[in-house]
Amino acid sequence: MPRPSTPLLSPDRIRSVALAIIDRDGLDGLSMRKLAAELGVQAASLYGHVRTKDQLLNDIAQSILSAVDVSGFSVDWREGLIRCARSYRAALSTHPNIVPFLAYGPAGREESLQRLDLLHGALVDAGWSRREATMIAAGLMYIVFGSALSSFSSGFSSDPADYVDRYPHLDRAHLLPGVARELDRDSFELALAAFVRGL
Amino acid sequence: MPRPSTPLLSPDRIRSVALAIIDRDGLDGLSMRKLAAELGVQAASLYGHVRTKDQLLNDIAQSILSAVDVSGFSVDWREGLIRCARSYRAALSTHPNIVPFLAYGPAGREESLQRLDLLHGALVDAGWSRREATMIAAGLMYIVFGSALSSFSSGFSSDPADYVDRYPHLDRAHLLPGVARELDRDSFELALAAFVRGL
DNA sequence: TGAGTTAACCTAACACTGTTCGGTTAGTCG
DNA sequence: CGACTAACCGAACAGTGTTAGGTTAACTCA
Repeated sequence: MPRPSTPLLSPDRIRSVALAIIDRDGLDGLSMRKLAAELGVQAASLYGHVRTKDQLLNDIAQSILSAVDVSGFSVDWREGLIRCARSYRAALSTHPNIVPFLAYGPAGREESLQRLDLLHGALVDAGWSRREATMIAAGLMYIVFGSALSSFSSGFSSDPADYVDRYPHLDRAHLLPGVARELDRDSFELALAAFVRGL
Repeated sequence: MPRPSTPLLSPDRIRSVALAIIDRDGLDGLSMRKLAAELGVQAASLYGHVRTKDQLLNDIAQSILSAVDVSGFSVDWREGLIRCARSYRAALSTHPNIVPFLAYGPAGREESLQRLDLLHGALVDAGWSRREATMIAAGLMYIVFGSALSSFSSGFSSDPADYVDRYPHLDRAHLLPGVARELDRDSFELALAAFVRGL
């Protein structure tokens, strides 16, 4: 059918359904044809609203990262770093399946850079040199992205019994989904606290 | 041509050529047909030596991670952590293009787990509780993998002039390849030092 | 009101991808 | 010498992202 009375597609709708598919089926579970199908449309029609799949993923990533809050440096820079990192982690852990895409970088996404720039500026204002500020901001990103991708929750989904005999030191309990989630959060908090304290 | 006098293929040769392609053309630059071509062979022939592409990538990842050294805890645990992290980073930064694949994790790769297990055991021996040891090991991995994937070198490869006006705080010099490499290393070292000191 | 343009969809196709099936033959073992 | 296996190849399948060209509804403007 040609041109419907009310448009079926819009960039926003495409992005939101695409993100839903990613959340549900993983990053590899998203194909343009499947996306089109769930939108009640043929695959080719998407390209009137989206330049390319990669661009679509980038847009989705940006919209996720735009939820990150870097205000909080009014108090002091340590607290600001911690808030910023928590906000980042919250954004990423809401949509963990998109993290592998972020790994393809460029970290040169607009939103990321804007936030990095603000972070950097706040650190400089707090008395760090430009170079130090850059490295501290980078270190914070290490913890954020590292925790997003090497998480216990998404890591070992198979049967705990497989591990317990081969790796005597590792605790089987880590592998239960509930415990893993909590452990992820606590590990992140510990790493963050240690990092900020150690500066 | 059928069965040649001396076999053209072996798992080792396949892995090494595949890794060379990944290093040269990126993770997406590796296809079974291209790999076969560079081995002087048809794509189907690979499947006599390799179960699947994913398995091949896993094997490559393992062989890279098996270069990681977790001995060094004889001295003290802080030094051990630092050495371990450096060794990890060295392994990953030699083949940065495979990092996106690792992001798809399961982190449940054999080699990773073995090393994590040893790390964990050493921390427990040093007096940390099992839970603390797990979280510390996780934190170390955050920094290692975070630095591997959100690096300045691989991040912004485009023209520095694009950035300098839009992001006033960021220093243009960060974007020059040479400086970026050095900055990556220093950022990693700073994050690592701060983390270990803060424990 | 009616003509022309544009916007939004479609079908069909292209060049890829990973993977499998069935062949063909060189080497090896009894 | 015969049977068998190991190692390759050609062709195909289902799936991928993406593009070209067509069809028609909705909008614009005289």
